Amino acid sequence: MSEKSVKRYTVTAALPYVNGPKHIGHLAGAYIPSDVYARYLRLMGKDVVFICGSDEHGTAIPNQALKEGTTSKAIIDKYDALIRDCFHKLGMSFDIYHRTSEPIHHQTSQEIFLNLYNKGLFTEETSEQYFDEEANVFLADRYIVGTCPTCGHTNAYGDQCEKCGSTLSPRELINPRSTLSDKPPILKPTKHWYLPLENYEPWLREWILKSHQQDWKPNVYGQCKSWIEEGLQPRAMTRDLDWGIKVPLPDADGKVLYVWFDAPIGYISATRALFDEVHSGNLKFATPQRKFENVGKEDWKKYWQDEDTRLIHFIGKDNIVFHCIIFPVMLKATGEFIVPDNVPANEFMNLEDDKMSTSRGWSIEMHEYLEDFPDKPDVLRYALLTNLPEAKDSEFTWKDFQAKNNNELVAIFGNFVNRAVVLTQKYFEGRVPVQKDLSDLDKKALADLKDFPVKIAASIEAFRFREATANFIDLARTGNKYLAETEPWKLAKTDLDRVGTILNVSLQIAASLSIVGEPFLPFTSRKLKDLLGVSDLSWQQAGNADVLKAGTLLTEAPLLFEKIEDAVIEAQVKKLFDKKRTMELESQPANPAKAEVTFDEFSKMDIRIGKILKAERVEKSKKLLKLEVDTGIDKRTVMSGIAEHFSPEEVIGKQVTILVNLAPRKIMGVESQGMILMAEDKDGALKLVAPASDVTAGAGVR
RNA sequence: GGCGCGGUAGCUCAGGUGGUUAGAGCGUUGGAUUCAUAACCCAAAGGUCGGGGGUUCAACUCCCCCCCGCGCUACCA
Repeated sequence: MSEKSVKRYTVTAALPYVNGPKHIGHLAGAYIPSDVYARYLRLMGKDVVFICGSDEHGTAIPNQALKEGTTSKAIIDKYDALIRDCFHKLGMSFDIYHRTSEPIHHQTSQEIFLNLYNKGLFTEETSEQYFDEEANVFLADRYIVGTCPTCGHTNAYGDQCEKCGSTLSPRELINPRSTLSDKPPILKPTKHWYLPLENYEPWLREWILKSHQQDWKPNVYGQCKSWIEEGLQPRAMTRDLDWGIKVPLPDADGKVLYVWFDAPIGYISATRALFDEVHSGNLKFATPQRKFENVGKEDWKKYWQDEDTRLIHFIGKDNIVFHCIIFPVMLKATGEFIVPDNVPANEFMNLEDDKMSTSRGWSIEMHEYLEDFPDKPDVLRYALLTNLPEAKDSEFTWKDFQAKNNNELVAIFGNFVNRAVVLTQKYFEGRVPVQKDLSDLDKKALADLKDFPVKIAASIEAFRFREATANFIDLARTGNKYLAETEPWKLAKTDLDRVGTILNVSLQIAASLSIVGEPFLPFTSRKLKDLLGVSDLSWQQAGNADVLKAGTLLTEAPLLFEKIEDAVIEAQVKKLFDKKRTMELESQPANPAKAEVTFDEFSKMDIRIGKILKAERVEKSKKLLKLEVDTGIDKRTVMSGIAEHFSPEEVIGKQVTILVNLAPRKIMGVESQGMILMAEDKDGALKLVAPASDVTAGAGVR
């Protein structure tokens, strides 16, 4: 909430990464709130652009292509089309949904990179990276697999072990091998360009910690503070990869921009493309949601460079560091761009008691929902809106989805509209009756009506979308209450004028519902406007007592919503569990065999059965136990990363298998003399490996 | 382990800068009603505000410690 005068708004929604479908958690995190915000601003008559698009670079795209046995281009085309279609069907009102694979984005990204390069803002650094000699390429983290040092999983990726979730760097992997050739990679020096984030720390402190302490959400502010206080590091802005945007420098063959460098620039290139397309009249990606008049090709600059533009990024909590630290530093460093006014990041939405995850099959993907409920985009929007993870992780359940539909959309909103319309048809042949003398109840209802748009607007502007949605449904409640109090059906025989006034007031409420409900339920709003015979109205008209003109003919009343039966909900829950089970079975093949070894090589390993004599926790370590083991030869100290699986008490006295001639190594200041062997279960659980019955300590294993 | 965000009625969640009987929706129970998709409307029951200290005339709200959930980060031969 800066004090600058706001002339226009640039609203962005996180660019979905197109390595797969996106689920309803993504909708709740960024897309639904951003759409409500953008629609609201348009209704207010504000100058706004709403920007989104597909994020199509990075190592995970080629990786997914490999998995699906196809090309990177095919992957991005497939998922871009899928996600684009889902967003459209869910009513996402982007002015443009662009793609980072488009030439104009490559151009914009390279321009910004060169801008920083020419200012001398990058540092160049050469480091040793894994290189596949056979394929003749540097290996991105994801293309290197090896044994996870944490859990022993033999197929951990170079950036992360999917089994235990540890964040890794490729150098940590044991027995690394290239996924391209299945050969061990070699280390080879390579040069990269780094953005020294630490140079911007004073500015970040001033900009975020001081000037946005009040208006940024606690979760966002806290996360930024955490990053800044931990000490910022130089961050590589380039990668060795053949999929992405070429580094626009002469000595940079085989190097591309880091996906997190180019992705947020996608917002800018999309805006640029929007004005390009509207200017030329040749709309390819642009879907302008309002009149853009007398548009110049360079008008995009106003939305990114003028100080009187308010820039808002809607994202999920996983993107905070990029949108609050790295991208703003990039923008600031150019000296030409504005930085975000606010980044209202949401937390995560859980599903039926567990984290949502596409890869684990525990998710409701957008396209899955739309296949099963093609005529109910608004019901999903509403169910998500009433339970957005605004301050903490929230929970989506199918039962709650059903309840929100049946008890609120059907019973309160739909029912109110239906009551007003049916009564009007019954007593006034479907024409809006005249408003005559107002009773106290009428005046009270109209006064309440007047307040709602103000309250709802305040909530939306403060990014409190749940509250805004609750206020909206409360307006329908007010309508029901008004009908219950005035009981027009009882007066029909005695005082038709009075009935007319009551129904006029009721229909005015319905008309306002169609206006203020538009950001939340755009499809229903359209239906309701058609039913009432009103055209598109501005937010300012909402709350007025004369939105509907007397005499207007209402159309036959279609029901706005229908009940969802228990069987439908039960089927969805079953489908969810079935999907998870299928994915589990599919994604858990036994690890492939390692490279062949000779008997001599194997014989070098001195593996024995030992007995654990002592075990204690290691101070300041979550995963380590310090063990004293009787190896039969001696008693020695072994550090073992099993503290999350065993308590010290339960391992004391146990026989274990130990590699005794492993070179000693200091861990947490203690010398570890050997390694305890573990069996790792499919779920990552560790088990001690011991003989079926006790043997003498020191017995060899061969 | 360090840092950040959370831990409020059966459920999902609100509760700026501390101040009368702690709120909403759903669910439950009772009542009223029939225009409406057995919907609506009214009312009630239901909480030692994670636990323990402290500051204060007064704390859900401020400070300290502990426990639990989530996230980032480190150790992991």
